[in-house]
Amino acid sequence: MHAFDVLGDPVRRRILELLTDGEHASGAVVEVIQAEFGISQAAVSQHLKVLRDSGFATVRIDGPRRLYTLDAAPLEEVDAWLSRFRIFWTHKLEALATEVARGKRERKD
Amino acid sequence: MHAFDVLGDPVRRRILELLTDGEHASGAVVEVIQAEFGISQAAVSQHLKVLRDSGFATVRIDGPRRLYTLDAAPLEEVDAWLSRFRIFWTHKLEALATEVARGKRERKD
DNA sequence: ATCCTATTTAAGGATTGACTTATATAAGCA
DNA sequence: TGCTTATATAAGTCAATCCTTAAATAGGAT
Repeated sequence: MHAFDVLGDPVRRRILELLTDGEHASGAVVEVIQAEFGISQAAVSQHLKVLRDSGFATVRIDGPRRLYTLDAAPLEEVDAWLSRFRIFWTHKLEALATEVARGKRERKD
Repeated sequence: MHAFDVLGDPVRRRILELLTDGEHASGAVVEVIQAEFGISQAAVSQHLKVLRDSGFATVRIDGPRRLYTLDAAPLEEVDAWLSRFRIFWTHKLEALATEVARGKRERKD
């Protein structure tokens, strides 16, 4: 599944936002998502699987719990793809500054 | 259709890339996409409709032609959403520099 | 051993998305 | 007017996605 497809789902975007706070147990994610979206625990688990399989999250086992951590690599790829468009909403000099600040990382498609 | 869903399709991403060169007639887009993806004219036209409806492109009529222009506003929204994650692949000071360069534009969800 | 908690996986149904072919619309030209 | 070109729209099919409920797996406690 392409990174953009993964981000196409609002539940998955929300989970990624949650993970910016650091490691979360599956159950903690389920609690928030159920409150906000009203879907089942199994549905949330399936979204977590998509995030794992597509590289957006890694899991650490802690007894019966699964602790999820954000892996930003696919997001960085998305950001890199976006970089070619940034010139359209940023003045050219500012865009250049942004690129410099980003350290001219490799931008692949 | 949410901006991320629009970007989920590789044909649409490619069309947006083409439009960074400036205005393109529908037919010009069709030529490139057909060569690269092997889909029908109607299919490309449907993708162009999605881009129109979701605000990624605007159309100007020129006789029998439809000239498409990129509208980067939805891409900027995507970029804004991504900004909260940028800290994960950028050193903090660089991230700050990027934000400053971006002119601290409003970042909505 | 058994039970409870935490979580994933399986199976199936409904919806949506991306394509196809066929047709419609409209401009420009003979 | 009638033909051709450029493009969009309609209708239908197929596959993928997201959900549900039910069952499986495994750790920890009684």
